[in-house]
Amino acid sequence: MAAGGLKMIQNMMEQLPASERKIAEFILENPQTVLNSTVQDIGVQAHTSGAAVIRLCKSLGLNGFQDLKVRIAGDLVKPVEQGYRDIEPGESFFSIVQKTTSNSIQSIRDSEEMINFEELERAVHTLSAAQNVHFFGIGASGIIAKDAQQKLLRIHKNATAFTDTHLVATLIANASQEDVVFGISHSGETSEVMKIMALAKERGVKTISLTKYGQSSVSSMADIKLFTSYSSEAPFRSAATSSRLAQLYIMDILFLSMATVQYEDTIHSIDKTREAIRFIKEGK
Amino acid sequence: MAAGGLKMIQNMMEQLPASERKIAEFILENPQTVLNSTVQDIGVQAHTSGAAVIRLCKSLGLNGFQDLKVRIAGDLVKPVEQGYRDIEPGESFFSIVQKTTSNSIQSIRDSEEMINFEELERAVHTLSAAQNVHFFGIGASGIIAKDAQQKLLRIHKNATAFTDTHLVATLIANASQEDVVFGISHSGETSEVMKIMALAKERGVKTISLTKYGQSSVSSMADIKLFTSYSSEAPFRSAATSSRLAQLYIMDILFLSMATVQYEDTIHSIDKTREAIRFIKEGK
DNA sequence: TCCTCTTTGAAACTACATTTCAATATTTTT
DNA sequence: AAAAATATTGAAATGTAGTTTCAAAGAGGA
Repeated sequence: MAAGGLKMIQNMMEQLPASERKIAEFILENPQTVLNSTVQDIGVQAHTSGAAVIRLCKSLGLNGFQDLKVRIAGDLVKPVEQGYRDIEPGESFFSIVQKTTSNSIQSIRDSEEMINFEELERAVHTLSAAQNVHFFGIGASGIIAKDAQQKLLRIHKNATAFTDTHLVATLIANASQEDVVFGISHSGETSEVMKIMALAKERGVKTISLTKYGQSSVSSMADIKLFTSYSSEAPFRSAATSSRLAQLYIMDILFLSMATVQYEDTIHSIDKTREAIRFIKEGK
Repeated sequence: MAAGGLKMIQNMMEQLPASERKIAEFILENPQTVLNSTVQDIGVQAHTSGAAVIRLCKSLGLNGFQDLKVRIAGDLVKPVEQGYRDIEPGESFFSIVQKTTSNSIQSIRDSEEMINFEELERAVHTLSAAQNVHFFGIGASGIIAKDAQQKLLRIHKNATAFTDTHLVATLIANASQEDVVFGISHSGETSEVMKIMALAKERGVKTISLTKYGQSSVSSMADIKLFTSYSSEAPFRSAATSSRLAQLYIMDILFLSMATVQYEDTIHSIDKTREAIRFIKEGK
């Protein structure tokens, strides 16, 4: 989407090397300046080089300086942030509902901003072309995987979603080049998912990841990287809550994009699925 | 400021020479495209030249193409639309994302409005008091059930979530009065869920339902009725999409409410869960 | 019809984003 | 502690894309 550049920078801060961090700090302090400056300008003003600016853009997962510029421009016209609010003991039902609503919406909005359209497009095409899609996630992410599988099956795309590592390993060991492995892990550091991604990579099977925004083991192994907003999980100890909504949201976008690309086919499949369900249910 | 590019173009329209007007029209129709295209690209796509794009920028009183780009980026960050919008064939990725975002947010907002706080409170107390919670749903709702189970287990509440009707039937047949059966069905007319609810009722086991808003077989059998917004599913044939988010959202509220009611215990449980996971992972 | 003023796009030009690379710092290994 | 491997850095080279120029074509007026 056309915003979120500043948030991306904030989230990446700690993971950046010195020169890029200088640039990052400069930009956070002078976002407006970025819009009217050249890469070299910014480099000099932040007491480092222009190359560092480009490197920062790449570190953020963006395609280049133009991309960053556009996202920052978006940030500058946005109304004030809502932000996440944690839930505290002895809170009323009313305010729990309010906070949950606003946190949920916020995590969807933030994830929207993180979307890299080119990456999304590549994901859609890769999935559309795949013979089989193997979703894999553990715990909460395993549920997202199951959900995604159900969706793909609905539009006639073969998909698996197991949570047994050994089983999946066997599956991938025998997978064809036409298959795609889709690893889901909010933290991006779930060891099971990492192993599966590594195996897929080694076997030359295409991989897609869905993790929180930022550098992580899982995403760095993936050919195509999709992200949910980083902060989703941050504030409440209350277990994976918003992050799950955001993951589903991204999956919805993927699914709907695939469906749109092959619209006619899809409508047909969904209708047939409905018929099949009705048939089983009502026997007619 | 960093916006208003599109409005500028609209205002200038009549005063523009043919070639620039072609560009102007193209931009108004494909503002998103502008952000990822070069001047030459746009020239060609609008059946004229790149030079015309620059001339348009100058005619608008801007300093150049970058300036226009930044302003259009600002324009595209508009507040979310109200209402549901269906997704159509040949839609751009950009607008799929926009519509999915607004539909998702809308379904959460609408579900918030549907909440009956008294019913919510009863649900929370019933669940908190339960010895065992049996979640049950088929298909997409089965995933919500699994998710809910995971959440409850995290806070030390026994919960099951099977999709096998016979298995669940046996479970309920042997359930104690301290148990709760939680039926999930978006339509409220899934026959398997209806049967389970009926069985629970007959056995005198407490029941909670989560369905779309309105009268339905499942909800009418439940002691406590929770709802998601009706319209969630309405507009797109594109399979259960927003409805699922809304269901999760309601579950989040339930979970967080339960967690708040027994805050200290919960924090403790979550920490213990984390420790357990870390232990398994890292062996320390 | 001829002249003047405007518009147009191809090509030349220029500026700036991006890549490369050698030097340097940092971490890991032995 | 030394050596090797790895990561970081900015200056310079490169390539891409924005901008300007200019000759040709078109529009309007005398």
